[in-house]
Amino acid sequence: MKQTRVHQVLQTESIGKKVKLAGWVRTRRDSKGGFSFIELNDGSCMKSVQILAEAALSNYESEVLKLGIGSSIEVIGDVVESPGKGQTTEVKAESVKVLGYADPQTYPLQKKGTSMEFLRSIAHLRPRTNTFGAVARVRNEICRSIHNFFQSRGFLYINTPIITASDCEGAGQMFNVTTFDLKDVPRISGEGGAKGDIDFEQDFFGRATHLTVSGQLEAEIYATALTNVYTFGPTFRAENSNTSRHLAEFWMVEPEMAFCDLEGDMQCAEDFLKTIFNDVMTNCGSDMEFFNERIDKTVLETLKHIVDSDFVRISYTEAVDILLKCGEKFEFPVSWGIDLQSEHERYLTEKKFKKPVIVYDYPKDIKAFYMRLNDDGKTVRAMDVLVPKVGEIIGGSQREERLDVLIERMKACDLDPEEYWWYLDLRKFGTVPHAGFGLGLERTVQFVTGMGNIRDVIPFPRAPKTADF
RNA sequence: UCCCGAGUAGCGCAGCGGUAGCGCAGGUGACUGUUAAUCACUUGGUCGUAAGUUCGAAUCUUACCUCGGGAGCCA
Repeated sequence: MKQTRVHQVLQTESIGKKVKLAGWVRTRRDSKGGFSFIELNDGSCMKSVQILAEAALSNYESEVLKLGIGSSIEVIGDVVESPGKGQTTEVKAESVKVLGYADPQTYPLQKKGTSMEFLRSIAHLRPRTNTFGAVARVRNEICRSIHNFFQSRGFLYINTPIITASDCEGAGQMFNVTTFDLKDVPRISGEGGAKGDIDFEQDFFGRATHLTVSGQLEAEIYATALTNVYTFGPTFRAENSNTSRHLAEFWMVEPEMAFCDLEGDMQCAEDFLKTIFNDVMTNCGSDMEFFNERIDKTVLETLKHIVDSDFVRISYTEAVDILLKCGEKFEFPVSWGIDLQSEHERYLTEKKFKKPVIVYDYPKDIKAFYMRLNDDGKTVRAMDVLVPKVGEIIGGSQREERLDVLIERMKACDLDPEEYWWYLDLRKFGTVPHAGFGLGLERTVQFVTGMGNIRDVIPFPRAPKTADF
């Protein structure tokens, strides 16, 4: 007999059908009338289905009455209209087969409120809770939406490498990748200035290698051949960041578009976010209702508002003007040329406009070397999409496609152009204007669900001092 | 990494110098087409770790560890 999932059984169309279900017990309620109610969940949806187990079952006394929360069972029975309140259908069990008990004395999850911190310490069991089941389903929907968005627009999905040899991809501290015995690392012998340095020529790749901090530079290679591409994979930052918005291992989506300027980049980012939010609301209705009710009472309203309205677009210079004139007291004073602080971004997106804000044309000194220099010589074609609570959810730019300008910028940033010979080749041979951005998957899940800590929107978070499971 | 705050029963918390408490969960019993069921009784704790002050420390001091909030870095 083919297995049915709980979400199907909850539909009234299932009434009258005989089904086989399997899942985990959420709770059992006994009636002295000679039967028990079992709430069964299999992760297919938020809700559990109520199983009616009568005393007539051969294993009622011996097994059914011992079923506690967390036990796994297989049920065969008829879907019937429920006479009770709270559900429209239920399953009248013909048989209840116990697959595995969960000892209520030691099973950590019980019918009660539990903190996110505690659940994080039992990451192997937390997907069995309503909250983490819903997070998993919404995260999955977001991933599907990301692929759908780009695939339907003709973007090619490019798998860029996890292990990289380019030393300065731009952002942040990198994790080292090596097969050296750390107790006995080979050193360069002989005479000369390099004597005593680590001899990476003896390492696995014959040179120093790291975990990637971005697939952008590689994506640019494919965009300048195939026009529109995107990467979507894990990214690593060895920063000692201890916040609710940072992970050492996180997933990032990075589209890269040839023949595209910053305007097109911003438009793509806006359409992209709206599509994701819309898909989640359409396809994860009950999960989103749960988040709206139990996690953050404003998420649904906020998402609807965003989908229905245009993002605010202001230049960095305008943003600084607004911040200077707003009368708000900031811990960090505002002046043209500074990087916007969290409190400044929050003011813009949470107080002033109350929706996503795209800030563009930042001072060149606070942005990466590859961003296209404006004619004013002071600013670059960079853009950040800021959203309430989470802050920067997307960072992007139009790339510098002029070889001479790019080389100058690299030198100004103390980078050796020879190290980037292949990156420069893209400008030397058939260069084109192009642009792209990076979207943090976890920050998107955070924003959509209202979950307060980024460690609770990825199954197994990696952060400083945290690599369990 | 910096600034605050917190670590007490399986979980959520109170106690803040004088022999460790409450709620929930667990166990037992009662009751019921129940639904976070309800009611009664009940098991359960080297008070984060290490040192110190004191006649006496969960309570005061110091260091360390972990967690949370904020900041920096950023996605």
